[in-house]
Amino acid sequence: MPKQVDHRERRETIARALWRVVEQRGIAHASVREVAQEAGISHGAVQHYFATREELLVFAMDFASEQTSLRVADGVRELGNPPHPRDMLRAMLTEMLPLRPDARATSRMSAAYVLEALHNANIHARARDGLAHGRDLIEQIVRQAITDGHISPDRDPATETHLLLALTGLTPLIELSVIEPQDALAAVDQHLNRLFTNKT
Amino acid sequence: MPKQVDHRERRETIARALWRVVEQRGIAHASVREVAQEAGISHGAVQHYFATREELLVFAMDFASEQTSLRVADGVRELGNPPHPRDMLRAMLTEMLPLRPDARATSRMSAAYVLEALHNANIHARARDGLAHGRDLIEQIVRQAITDGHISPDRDPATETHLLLALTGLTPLIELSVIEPQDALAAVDQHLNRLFTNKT
DNA sequence: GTTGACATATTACAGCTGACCGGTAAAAGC
DNA sequence: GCTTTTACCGGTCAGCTGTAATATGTCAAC
Repeated sequence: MPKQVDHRERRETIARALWRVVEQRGIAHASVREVAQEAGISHGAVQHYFATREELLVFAMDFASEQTSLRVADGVRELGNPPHPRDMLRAMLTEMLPLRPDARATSRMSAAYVLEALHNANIHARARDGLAHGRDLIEQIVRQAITDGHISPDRDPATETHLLLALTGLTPLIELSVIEPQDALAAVDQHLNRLFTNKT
Repeated sequence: MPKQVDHRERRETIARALWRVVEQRGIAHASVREVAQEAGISHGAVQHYFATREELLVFAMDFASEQTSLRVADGVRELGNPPHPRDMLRAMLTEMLPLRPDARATSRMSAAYVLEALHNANIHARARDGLAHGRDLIEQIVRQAITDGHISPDRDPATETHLLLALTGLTPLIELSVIEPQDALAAVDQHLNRLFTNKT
């Protein structure tokens, strides 16, 4: 038996190095060599774990989505039981906006990934599926909230879902310091306040 | 006197070539050589008009903003006189979303520019100023609409402006075909309908 | 202690990059 | 016809790229 290494853990370490490079120096600098240097290993070692650069990008993005989901789950766990849908949506949105270091890293990773998706069929399909899945999750919450009387039945679940996802459009405003984080949170809260009835 | 060429026009031609490369092949492929080839000139000629690649990027983005403003102005001109603020905002937002070829080109250019801005102080300052200026324009329209009774005085102009700008967050949904253009327009119209009082 | 399997490192390669520079062509004033 | 100015070309340079091939290191089982 050879020396054994936790393959998955190694890949995650490299993926995190990629995040840091993307966050600090931009996707253009995220070469195999620079990621290797950031991870403190040789670029040949990176090749051992990822056959191609694209494979690395895809894994790093999947991992970023996963970590974002975990952060959301953590946030939701601190809510009441059962959690109010308004608070669940707020937790999701605040973790998607670049308001804290972890969220900023994954947000920038995500932005670069979407841009890459526009010219790479494989990545396009993956990004699309991922986003569509997130959309479905939110729409389900919205529909349940309507059923439970938290949201007016006049509202169209699909349109409301799109408007909630659109709130990630605050990202460039935050990243370029056009608005402050509290302004973004105020906008999110304002939107949620109008979406939900003030009954329960 | 030497051979005379319309300098500005040449630069715009090259900038449009850059747009096409960015739209069709991505910012990563937007090298001086590839842009030159797209424009049908030598890479030396591009250097004659732009000392550095960065200078080319900056010019192309300024030009994109300018052209977007012109498209908005065209759209507003077709509205009543005076145009209803609701229709003005709708024209602005629909020209910022990638719903038509021109708008898609400038939208992708803009997305790449924002990503670049995060790691380049010069571009950051320019992108920030440009976005802040757009924000101010919209906020002015919102404030005037409140004064004129088109929007409830309960609304906070700044927050409403941020929520309007956030609607550009529909862009990834459209680009990745998660929603259809008409879904995006429905969301925009829904948001505007709730923002404006239904009086005039 | 040899073997086998895998981890890691080294090196090589062909290609593209941005920046730079010398040369040339053309046009207009003198 | 000569000079000056501008427009543009094509080559060169050092440096970086992704990927592949190869070599060395490591350790458990036999």
